[in-house]
Amino acid sequence: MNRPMRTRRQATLASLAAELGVSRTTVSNAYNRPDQLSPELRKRVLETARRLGYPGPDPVARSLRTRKAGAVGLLLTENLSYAFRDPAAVGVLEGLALACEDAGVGLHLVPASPGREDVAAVHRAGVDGFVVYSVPDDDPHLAAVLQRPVPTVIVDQPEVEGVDRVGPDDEAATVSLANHLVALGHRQVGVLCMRLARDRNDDFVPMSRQQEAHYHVQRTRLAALARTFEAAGVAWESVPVVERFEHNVDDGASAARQLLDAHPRVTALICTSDILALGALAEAGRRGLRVPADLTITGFDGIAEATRAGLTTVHQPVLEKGKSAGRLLLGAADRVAPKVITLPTELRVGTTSAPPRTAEERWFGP
Amino acid sequence: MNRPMRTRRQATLASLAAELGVSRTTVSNAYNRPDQLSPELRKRVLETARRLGYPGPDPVARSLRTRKAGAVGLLLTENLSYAFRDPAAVGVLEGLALACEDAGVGLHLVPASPGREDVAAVHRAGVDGFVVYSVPDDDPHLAAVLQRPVPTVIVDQPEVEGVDRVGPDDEAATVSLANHLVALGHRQVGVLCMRLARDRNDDFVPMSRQQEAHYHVQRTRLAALARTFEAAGVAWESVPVVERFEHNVDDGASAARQLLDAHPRVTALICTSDILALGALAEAGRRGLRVPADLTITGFDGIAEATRAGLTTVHQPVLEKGKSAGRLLLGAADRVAPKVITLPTELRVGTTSAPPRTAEERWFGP
DNA sequence: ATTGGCTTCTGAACCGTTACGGTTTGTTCA
DNA sequence: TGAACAAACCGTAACGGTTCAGAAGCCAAT
Repeated sequence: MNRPMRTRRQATLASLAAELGVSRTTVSNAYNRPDQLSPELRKRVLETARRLGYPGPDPVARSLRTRKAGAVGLLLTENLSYAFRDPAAVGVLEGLALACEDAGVGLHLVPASPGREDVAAVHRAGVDGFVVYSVPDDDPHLAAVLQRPVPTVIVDQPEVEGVDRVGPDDEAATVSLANHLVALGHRQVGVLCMRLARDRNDDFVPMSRQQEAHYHVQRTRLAALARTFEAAGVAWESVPVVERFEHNVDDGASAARQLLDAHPRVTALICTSDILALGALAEAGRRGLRVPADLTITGFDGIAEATRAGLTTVHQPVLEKGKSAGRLLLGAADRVAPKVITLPTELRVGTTSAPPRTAEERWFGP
Repeated sequence: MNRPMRTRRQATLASLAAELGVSRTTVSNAYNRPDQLSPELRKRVLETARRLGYPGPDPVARSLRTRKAGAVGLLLTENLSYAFRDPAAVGVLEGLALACEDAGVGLHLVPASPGREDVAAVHRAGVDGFVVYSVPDDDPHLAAVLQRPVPTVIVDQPEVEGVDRVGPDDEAATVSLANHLVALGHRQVGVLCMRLARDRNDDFVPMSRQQEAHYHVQRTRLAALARTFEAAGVAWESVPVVERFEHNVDDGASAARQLLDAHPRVTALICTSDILALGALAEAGRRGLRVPADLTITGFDGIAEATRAGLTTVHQPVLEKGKSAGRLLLGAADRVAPKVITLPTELRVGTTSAPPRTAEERWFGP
């Protein structure tokens, strides 16, 4: 409440019509279909509206009647800090917002704290459709969204039977990255990954947890790494994988620290995101390890800061990802078959990957 | 449309009540006031709902009746790329989203392209209040928002009589920055600023445009700089000010280039945002100018990347700014007097500001 | 037998609009 | 002169809920 002089009782379309001595239909038409009434009358309606402080048709009532909310909902159960601090996520957000803007519809961020199981917010959101971005497959909010009788598009994860989806080919992208490392000669590698389930585990990850991960993207990437390295003669059980619940540079650094403390002989650190990789880079610097001479580090996403740091990474078009999701949803009028859009990825070899030092070099220097 | 098996005609609360042979009130209560009916009946209602595919009370109809949309609107007329690419803006967004999440309400991004004058989206948004972030004072969308009979909070700009506002004390912050430069001995300075009006002017800025800027923040900062330097004996008319419409690092660099080409003798570049300053830093590097030995550069905002770069800047708590705005709006129940929250700022002297080289040093080196 | 107090459920009003299918009025043209 | 038609306006019925003041039924206390 801030502007003074609020009229006692808000004027409505009906009261305005009464004041003017015309029907409600006519007032409605004055706003929505100017061609349905004479210009003079329309002018009179609009003037009286101004005089009475009538702010125009109520958006909610209109939505009820027209069955159109003029907005799409965005569900991301992740901690909001993830969505706003990771440039990759912000890129998706921006792309989605752009698609919405093009279509003239609003973007409604659904409040869904990761902790609270309060699904009511999903039910309360007046939207024409949902975009679900990167949530675990067992998330109750997701279930609530799928309940709603509106179209839904999932970005990245999870994969749900019969629901539209847009995301990169994580499988292929990860394989190409792994092959790059294998080709360089790396056999003793370590992995830093994002959260694998809703329960916190800032520690090493046993095989079972890797395979049962509720985050499809992480699961796929780990599986692709496993297959590729197994094929190169590496026993995946022996490969240390460290998980972090929070997704930021500092946690990436601490994960790298934990891994390197326990396995000082790894020659490459594979990170499932650039943010984690940037942390690993920082930790390497702190330890006096030269990258890539002493340690190879790779990321995933291709964010701007990673490019500036020369990180070897897999680039994916995040802006396009968001845009595609928006367009897919908004154009979903009366499609029958679910659609899946797979985005291209590109391995970008930077200055953080190189052949491992030989054992000799390790002990005596180059 | 993607999930199969959509019931012909959606079930409604009424049809569900009919099926059960109870009143609509009872069904409504089953969802909203479990204590108003026997547990057995409630269970039966919910089960039948599931069987009939009734997704629960329609959010829009509910909003109409309860006069609560459960969402706040966010208006930012800037190009979306501004809102998502500048970490300072993203911080505000995040803070606002956090405040909304705490309150359990959604955040509705209103589609308002800077170009199109289409104000309809503002009218169409079903929200309980608006946050307006950094728009010019003559923006039609802003006018449309103020028309709506809901509380509004403005962040940063513009200043509107009788409307709640939250922002830093730009005046004081800028003066402290300017005094820092004056104290160092700078008298030949140049300024890089963000857009001053809705019309594009990627060029030098005459006094008149500075004073009539429609972006209050930029106007205030320029005025504060002018006053402080005038007091130090600098004729402000002679100080070159370059404006950029787009707000990103590259444009900051090009602005620096344009200014330095025309005025090679300036000893300090004052930028009204960190993003512009980062561009200026890059341009200085390209020219072989050492910072701060050859050129002092300052920013504004205190974003993380600026801190990493050692930029001398004015830090403002952007996350807190967004949070405050959200809380102010959500708590605005029935306040009478408009409220203005001024956030603290802090001059952070980094490694990009130092005394100017003397003329002698300029020509012969240190 | 009456009273009062619960619990449980109902009827009807209301929220503010737009869609649909009219009716009225005035103009044109054969 | 009257039929045909367009323009301008209107009445009614949804849209899908929530809410409030009771009614009905039941039991304990008086």
